[in-house]
Amino acid sequence: MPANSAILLRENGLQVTAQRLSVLRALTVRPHATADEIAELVREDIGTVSRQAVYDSLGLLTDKCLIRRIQPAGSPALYEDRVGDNHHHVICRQCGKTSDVDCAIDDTPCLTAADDSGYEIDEAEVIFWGTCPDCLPMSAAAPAIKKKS
Amino acid sequence: MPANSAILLRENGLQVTAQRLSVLRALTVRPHATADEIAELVREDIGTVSRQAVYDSLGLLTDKCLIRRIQPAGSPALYEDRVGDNHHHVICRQCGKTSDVDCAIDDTPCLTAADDSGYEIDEAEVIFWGTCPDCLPMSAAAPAIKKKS
DNA sequence: AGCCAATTATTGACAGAGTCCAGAATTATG
DNA sequence: CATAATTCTGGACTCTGTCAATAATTGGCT
Repeated sequence: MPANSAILLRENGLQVTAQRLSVLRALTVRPHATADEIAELVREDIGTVSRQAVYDSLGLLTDKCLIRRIQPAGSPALYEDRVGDNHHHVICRQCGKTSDVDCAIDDTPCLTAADDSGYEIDEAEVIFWGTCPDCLPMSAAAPAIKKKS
Repeated sequence: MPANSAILLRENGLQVTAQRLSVLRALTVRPHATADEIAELVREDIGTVSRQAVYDSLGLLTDKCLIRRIQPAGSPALYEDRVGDNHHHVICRQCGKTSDVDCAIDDTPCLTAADDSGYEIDEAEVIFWGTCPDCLPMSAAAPAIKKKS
């Protein structure tokens, strides 16, 4: 639904540009994409974009909460479509594959820290690290790159 | 206890060097420090270190689980002393101050994802984002730098 | 103590991700 | 259509972190 995206942009006070629409489209096609991957997808889609345009769009869309940015350790930032629900991520240490996980405990559990030290908490970010189904067989055979050992 | 650190290093098969001891000392003095801050502290302590030596030491110590590395979104990696217990962190969006939080739910709750998608999970990393007590008054008055708005 | 082999530290170059800036092009609006 | 504002382009630049070759230390042994 391309028209939909256009409306979404306008509703948030953003101008509608080919680049932004394409960025949005790219995120639908491939969730958990890096800025670079998005740039490539956009290029395939509309011919050419500057890196800056991609970063600008991603930044703007993130600010407006139309997309979400996650920044796992040791990897560039990833962007995803799915916003509004407080879901988390599992990342494979072997291949880097990232998947969504719903929150372990009921609804908005994750906003509860035992002792918040007086902070006013507005978000809980949870990243699970492990081995994905595809890599499990391999990691059984060889310890793999668990760390750069 | 400087002697203690030396023993700790040797027990883990590492040579004892002035740089490593000083890095360990720096982490005791200032938990949640960046590699750069640690380098500075070490320099004040023993005169001079190369950036590389600091990264090497931190990497090695992290591998041996003598220290822990946390990599919050939008900030360089932080290192801390406190290992062995599964505790998490709160970070202030305004000033970046980082504090420890004990796990919200009992003991090892955080390793349970509702649906693990077949992953074998070995670690859960939890970061709470919010506003620290010091910044709360300010953020009430002015929205502050919540994002680069 | 003094020496040797192995481990560490230093130095300098380099890579990836992201940001900043100024001018050119595009967009929404009257 | 014309205007003002916003957005895009392209290039330079910063910040973390890593690599590789050479020099210095450490720890065990005599």
